[in-house]
Amino acid sequence: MSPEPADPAGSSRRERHVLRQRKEIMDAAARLFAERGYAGSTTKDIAVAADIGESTLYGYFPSKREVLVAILSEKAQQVDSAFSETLGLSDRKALVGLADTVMNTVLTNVVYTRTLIGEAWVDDDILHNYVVSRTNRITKYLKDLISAGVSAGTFRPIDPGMGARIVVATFIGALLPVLRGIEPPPSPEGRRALAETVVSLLLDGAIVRIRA
Amino acid sequence: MSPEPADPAGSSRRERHVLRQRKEIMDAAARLFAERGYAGSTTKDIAVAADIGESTLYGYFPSKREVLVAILSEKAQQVDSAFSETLGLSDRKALVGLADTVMNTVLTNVVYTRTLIGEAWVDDDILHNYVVSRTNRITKYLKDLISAGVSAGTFRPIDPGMGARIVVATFIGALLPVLRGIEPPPSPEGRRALAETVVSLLLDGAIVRIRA
Amino acid sequence: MSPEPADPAGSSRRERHVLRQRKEIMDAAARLFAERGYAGSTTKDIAVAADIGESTLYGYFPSKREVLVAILSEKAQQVDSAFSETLGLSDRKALVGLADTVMNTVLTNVVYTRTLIGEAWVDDDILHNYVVSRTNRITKYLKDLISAGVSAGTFRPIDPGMGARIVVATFIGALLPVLRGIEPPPSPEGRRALAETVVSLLLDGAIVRIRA
Amino acid sequence: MSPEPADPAGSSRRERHVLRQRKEIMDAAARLFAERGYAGSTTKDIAVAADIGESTLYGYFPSKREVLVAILSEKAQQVDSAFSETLGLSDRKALVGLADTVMNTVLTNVVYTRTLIGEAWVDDDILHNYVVSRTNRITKYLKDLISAGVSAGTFRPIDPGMGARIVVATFIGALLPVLRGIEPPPSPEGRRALAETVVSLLLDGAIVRIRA
DNA sequence: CATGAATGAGCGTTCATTCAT
DNA sequence: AATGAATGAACGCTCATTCAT
Repeated sequence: MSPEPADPAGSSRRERHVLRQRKEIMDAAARLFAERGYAGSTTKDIAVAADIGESTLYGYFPSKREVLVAILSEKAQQVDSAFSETLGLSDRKALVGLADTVMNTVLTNVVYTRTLIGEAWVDDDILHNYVVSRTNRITKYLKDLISAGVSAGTFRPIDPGMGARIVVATFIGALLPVLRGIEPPPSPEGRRALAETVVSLLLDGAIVRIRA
Repeated sequence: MSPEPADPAGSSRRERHVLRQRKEIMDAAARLFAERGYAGSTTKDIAVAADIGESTLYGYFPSKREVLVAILSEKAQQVDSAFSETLGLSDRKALVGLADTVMNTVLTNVVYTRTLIGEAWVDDDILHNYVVSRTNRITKYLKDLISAGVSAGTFRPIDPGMGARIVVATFIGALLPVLRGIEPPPSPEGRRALAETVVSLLLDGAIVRIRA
Repeated sequence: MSPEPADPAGSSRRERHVLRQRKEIMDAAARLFAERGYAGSTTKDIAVAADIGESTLYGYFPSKREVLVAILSEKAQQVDSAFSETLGLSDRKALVGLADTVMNTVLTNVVYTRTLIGEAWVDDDILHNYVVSRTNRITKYLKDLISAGVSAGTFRPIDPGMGARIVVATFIGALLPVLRGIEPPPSPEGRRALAETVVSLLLDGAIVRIRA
Repeated sequence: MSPEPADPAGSSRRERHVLRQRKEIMDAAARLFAERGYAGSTTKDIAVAADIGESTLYGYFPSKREVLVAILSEKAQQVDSAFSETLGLSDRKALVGLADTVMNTVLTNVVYTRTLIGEAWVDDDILHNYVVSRTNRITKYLKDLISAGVSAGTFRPIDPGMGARIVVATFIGALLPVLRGIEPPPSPEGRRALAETVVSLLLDGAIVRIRA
């Protein structure tokens, strides 16, 4: 009865269709969630935005909440793989590179990230599973980096924990207005410049202090 | 007709009761809005939290939304008056003082501020009326301060606009985890230390560079 | 304890005050009921219109409905006494007089009558107690009048029941637009003219036929 | 996409179902509105009367008020088309025919008409859009008819405006008790008899006068 | 698989009435 | 007697979800 039961890779035409449809729903939903928040978006809104019937949605997701979870999970995977490339390095260039990666990831997924932050602001599970666990990793990485720099005498002897948190804070604070749509997303060059500036302000200040 | 027409402060027992009740409702609502967001809190929730009947709420506010607006407006007034004390000054001490004021104001009103940010994330009116208008004022003040410092040769010649935004960003980023309850509110000393560190990190770097 | 226990006529200052207040409430309520209907008027509306506190109303009437009943009852009494003067007569002049009385009563109490009809349209008790019982009396009186006229040979031999109902119908239909505010209330002369015309149109037609 | 795109009458099974359901809701609502008035009927009442869930109603009408409007509009169309047949003619037979048509239309739609009058009594929009505009048309037609009759010498020289209004008034007054349920609807013969009688009473009186 | 129809649970809000002073 | 405050019961309406086709 099944049309292509012999398909080995598990990707019959039907399955491809399902995947495409899921993606379409998630995109539509993410756009709405970003603008009006999860609670402010109805399943009808999502269905209309995805150009499907309202009940069709339930053929792809068991509930409205699962659409949100799917959105966030997919995003988390992308973020994780984007970071694992950079998180290995450990010199000053790495810092700038990390900054650029973070901004790049966030800015090419404004809609998803905005949704994430909006819901994490209100939902503890989402906060911890998708935000805290990731920022913690980055903070820890920065802490180690600064620690090593201080030991090596290239950085001023500041508290590595506080230093790391300040760096993270600065980036979060800088990205927020863009995510919220108050400021336009910076051009690639602007992005690089911001990364350089922040890292420079922080580290050069420290380094110079030591030199003096 | 009124039993105490000569009351000078306009606060008969009844009026005091009304004011107290309004405050109680606003506090209860702010707590809920902070935790679950405005859309995620029902008027029934608010009534239960304020220990009144659901319909009683409407004797004090004409709608659920007006409760939110009342909360935000009251907060805005406090913030404005807190700032107007500091925004006049213009030396390095002023920067540290401003930083401390901001953190103090935010941290003694965690619930209100968390509500504000949560709703501004999703509502354009609130964003612009309560957030952008205020941060703009601070950013402008910082920009002028840096500008003057650069002209006077006390600051490294950085772009004042970007410098100001970075300072603001750093503070916002640093306060966010506290507001969201991920990190505990810093002690008064910790607060002062953070303020000093950030300002120092930023300005000392600049100053030293010039000296060298 | 009672201030004037010896008042013989049952009209102490207090009682006079109560009566005046009741009247004021009834007037205010009647105005609202006429415009928006009973269901469309709230006790708050009535209180505001009568310039009293909302709960004060319950010192004068046991419920909102009783206000309506009081309005209709007072009106009914007036109507009854107005009619009993005319209903005794029995010639052609009586017909014109009755018509004039009806119109006069209705038009000097537009607000009350409009309320009455509006509620009678929807409430069986009111319909029968206040409308049907009265129109039946008039119809019966007209029927007898016509009957007598036919026997005496002064009226064409029409069915007295149908004749009476047609007369009543004509007046009701003519008054409706005035009550509803579509047409302005006729001047006293206009009223007399209408009464004459209707009676003439009806009776003269009949009489002439017979004469011919 | 549609299973029967070639359907000429635009009435797939589904569409027919929707139409039937709408009609059922309108009938149920009209019955309630007629008995208790619009304000006195709840959406729950309507749903129960139509044997559907309360929220189902909103799949067919966007609001309770739209149910009322739909009822009145459908009725208005029927009335208009019923009248346009008769309003062309212009002799005495036309008068009787018009009277019969009016009564027929009203009496086969008692529930709808009762609703209409009840709401028009309290709502200015409805009054003017559905009642005044129609009665004006009829009054104007009658006025012209009488005017012509007077010019031709077949009618007594009465004021055509007042004559027309009296005819309309008589019919309205005669139908009201039937609509309100005080009197039973007349049989077809009774209807014809009433029409003849009224017209005769009016016109014969006039004609005879002239003859005399 | 896709969908229009259906709905229970719940939402923000109103209101006639009662209570405390 | 007069009233502001309080409230349960209901109202019109929405929404995530299920059902029948």
